[in-house]
Amino acid sequence: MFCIFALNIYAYMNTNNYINTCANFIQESSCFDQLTDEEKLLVDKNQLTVEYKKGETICKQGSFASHIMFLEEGLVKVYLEGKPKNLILTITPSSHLVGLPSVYDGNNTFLYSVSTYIDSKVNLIDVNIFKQLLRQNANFATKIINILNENTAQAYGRFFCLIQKQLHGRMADILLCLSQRIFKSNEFNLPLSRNDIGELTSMSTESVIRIMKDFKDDGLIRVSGKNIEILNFEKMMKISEVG
Amino acid sequence: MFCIFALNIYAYMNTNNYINTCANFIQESSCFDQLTDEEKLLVDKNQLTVEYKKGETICKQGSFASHIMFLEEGLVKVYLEGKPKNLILTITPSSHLVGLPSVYDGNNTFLYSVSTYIDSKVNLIDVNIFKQLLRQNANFATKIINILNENTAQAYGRFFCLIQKQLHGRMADILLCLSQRIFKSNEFNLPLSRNDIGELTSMSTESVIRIMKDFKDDGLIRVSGKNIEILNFEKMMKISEVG
DNA sequence: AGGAAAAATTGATCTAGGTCATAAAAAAAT
DNA sequence: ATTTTTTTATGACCTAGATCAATTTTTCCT
Repeated sequence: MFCIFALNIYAYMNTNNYINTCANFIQESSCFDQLTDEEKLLVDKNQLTVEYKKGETICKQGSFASHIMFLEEGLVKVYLEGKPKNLILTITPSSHLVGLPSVYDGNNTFLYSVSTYIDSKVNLIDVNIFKQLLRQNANFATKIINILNENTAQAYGRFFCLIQKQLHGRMADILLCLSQRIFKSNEFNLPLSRNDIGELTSMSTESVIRIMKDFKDDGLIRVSGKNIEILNFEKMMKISEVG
Repeated sequence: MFCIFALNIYAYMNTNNYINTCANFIQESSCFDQLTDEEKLLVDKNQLTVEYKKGETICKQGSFASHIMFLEEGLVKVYLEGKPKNLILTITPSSHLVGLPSVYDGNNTFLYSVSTYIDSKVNLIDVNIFKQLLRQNANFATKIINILNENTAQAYGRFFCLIQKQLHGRMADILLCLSQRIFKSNEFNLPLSRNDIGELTSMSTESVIRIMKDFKDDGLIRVSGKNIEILNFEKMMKISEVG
């Protein structure tokens, strides 16, 4: 079962299934391998590490984007602020870059807000240093383009899921994604409330509860409090695909 | 009215309004200005121009991505293929690049399909040449990153619109976008059927018709066949904002 | 021009899923 | 330990928008 994902990360795009769409796969720290020793030193000298507690806001949509963020430890949500409710773009575990789309001329503000689900540690890298590296090191820039494109692919899948699937499909998708991409285990302790899951799946809290109950009754998952175990991956994937 | 958009392209992101989200603003042809004469020649030598008739498919999701496409003339839709129905990611007028997110290592297939609304002319640029340019010319790569990030910003706005707004808001958004970003006039001859508009706004054809009737009755637009004129921008923007 | 096919329109249902109210359980605060 | 607050759970209801069916208009074809 797991090898499907290991062998072909992009299978979900090619087969038009759009499953597993809440988070990214690729480890993004690798982009720094492209830097020369001198450049690495430059980054080191101009970065600072900040620790955030659970629930804190790391960056605020529309505010001045002075830094690119690298999530060293933790789990965060990346979201657009909306009047009645926010729209979560992606959730990001450790070893990922956050704030890349803010790096462009003519706009130096954050496109989205980011806040933590759990205590997190973030490296802040000066955006001007980052831009300088992009201009002087084409291999680094190419790697960043790869990351941006991977993010885009993931976002497209997620939006397909949110726009076209109905509740059960969306819930199955998120549970699979949490299991396979975030916690990398079929049993995990979810640091999110039902309300948070509702925000993530773009449904009401009541619907989250009802659908989790359905899944529980059908023997798809075992739930005790915050602890969730996926019992039947095959069926869960089927539900995610059918919508 | 128009100066709002002229002065601050990104205003819609900063004010959390997410209007005007169906297409991009920036002219993307400018990225080629970053190339040296030698590099320009390389591109010229390795490109070919193809003309497509209305309704034809320019590229197919999942197929091998051998080329980056530059839309010289025409109007196309960029979409994810879906079982019951497709999801349109963006519509693209002339002077824009298409297929950029397919440029990344480990994946050489198109993330999406593209087909024409009207007769279109496309320059096909070899993807390997394109990747070579990215690796050897950091300024070019930086420009491409800008374009990718602008595309991302637009996509986020569009998805917010599709996921959170209801029918009237979505329709207002699309009409504003067509008027301001595609046709650049408050009156335009729309080469799309009601069914196409439905696909674009993620609603049924019947709903498109009903809402256009509402807008007509309220004096917001004038419609005769394919010809649409927006009579009241202020109110239309209000509807788009409120959802 | 005349007939066929496609597109636009309108009205009548039907339903997925949101909202509201209320209760039970769990967590936090005193 | 007991009160207060937050979270989870369940049922009743209600609405936005899809689907279906039937009609008119437009477009296309020979």
